[in-house]
Amino acid sequence: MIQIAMIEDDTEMAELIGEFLAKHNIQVTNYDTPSLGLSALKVKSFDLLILDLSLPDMDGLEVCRLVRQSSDIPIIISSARSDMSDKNACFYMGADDYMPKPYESQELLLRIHSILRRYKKEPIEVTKKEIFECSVERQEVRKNGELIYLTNAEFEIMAYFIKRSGFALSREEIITNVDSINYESSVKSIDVMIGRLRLKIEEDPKKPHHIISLRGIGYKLINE
Amino acid sequence: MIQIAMIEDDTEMAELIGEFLAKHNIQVTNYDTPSLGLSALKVKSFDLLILDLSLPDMDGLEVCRLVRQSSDIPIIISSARSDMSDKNACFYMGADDYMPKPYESQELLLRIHSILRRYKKEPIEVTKKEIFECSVERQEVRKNGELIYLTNAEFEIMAYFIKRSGFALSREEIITNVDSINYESSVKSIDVMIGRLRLKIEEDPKKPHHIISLRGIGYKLINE
DNA sequence: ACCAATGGTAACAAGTTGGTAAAATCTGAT
DNA sequence: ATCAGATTTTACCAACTTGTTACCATTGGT
Repeated sequence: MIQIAMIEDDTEMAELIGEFLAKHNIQVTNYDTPSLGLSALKVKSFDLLILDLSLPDMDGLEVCRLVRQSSDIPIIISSARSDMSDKNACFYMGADDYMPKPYESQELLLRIHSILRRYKKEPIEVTKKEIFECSVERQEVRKNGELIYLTNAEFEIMAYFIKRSGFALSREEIITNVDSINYESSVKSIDVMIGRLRLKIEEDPKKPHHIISLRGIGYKLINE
Repeated sequence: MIQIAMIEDDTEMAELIGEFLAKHNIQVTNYDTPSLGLSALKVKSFDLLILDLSLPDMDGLEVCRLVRQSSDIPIIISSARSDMSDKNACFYMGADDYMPKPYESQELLLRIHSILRRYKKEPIEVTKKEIFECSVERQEVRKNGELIYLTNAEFEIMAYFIKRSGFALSREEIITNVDSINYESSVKSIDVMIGRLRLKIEEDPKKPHHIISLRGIGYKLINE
């Protein structure tokens, strides 16, 4: 039995939809205020959320944002408005589908199944997320999606680290593989560069968790 | 770069959509007959398929069924018809979304990202609005819709920047790709042109936020 | 506890790069 | 041919990046 949460202030409408979906083996629980819905989502687990945009005491978009903060649950937004800015905002907030009112229950049913088909297939948290990503063509390194400003040599060192995440790298290896570093440089300058990198990428540069030192060996990047 | 296959017999329409999506880092390859599209899907790998229902020599639904037999690729179906029986059939065949024609390109973009986010665990990629838009036919560049007067060389540089938004561009690359710049010009003249461009497009040309310098590399345009 | 080896980093120095004013050159319209 | 505006070159400066050194802190072995 599929469990769906619904946040819709028009209880009559909610009931109609609920009855229809019940016929198709989907149980809908409606919450007629955003706060009720939000607290229910925290406690119970649902397969999907149907969210009405035009709510009384809180903006539907805000509700969507709040839900997305803590959950990856599929969200279908329905709204009486159908202009692009609304759609834009909804998808931006992480909605999975947008249905302008009025819509046919049958279409809602189809879209629910379509989304769940995709969603259920994805085992949650299978792929560990990488912390650092690097794009050479954009000349940028991102930490959890956030752009980090690096100088050229720093960028290339970081790019090399990312490429060889998890492996121990000697200072010599770093010097020979990073173009921006003069190959005649002393190995000590690597230490300095690493220090500068840490200032930019570590939460606490004094206690590095990403670029760690391997005494007598070199360094390695932890990227997970 | 997201790779999308499209099966659409209206090549003009296909081109329009392709151009729009290209601006958002999505490459579209259109096949104007189902058989072409089907064989392409067997050989190349795409992230998503956009399928038009009203095709000449084969029913779009049949195409959808054939694709689904061998692939789990996300499918967005677009159709001039919008009756429930069509939608029913499409979702039944395993389509991921259904867009009745005519639709706005922007909405297509949103739905593509929404589906890919689920399918590929794509980090919620914010499709921010572009700041700079360029029309070669009109020979104009607009910043947030507002026309900016540029000289010829400035315009072409800007056009190239916009086309390659977000990517690091070397001075050499700029010179060879911008016709208005004599290819024998010294790379230093790029700096001067960039300086003048900044005077016209930056709020504070001394602290550029749109055309940023990449020391030792070149420049890049931030267009979001 | 001591010591030697290693890593961290502040401070400095040298070299490089980008910004830009001003002059020179080019180009196209009249 | 002339002129105005656009483009390119030149030259200089300011800012930034990188590399070295020196000194301190930490580690690990004895």
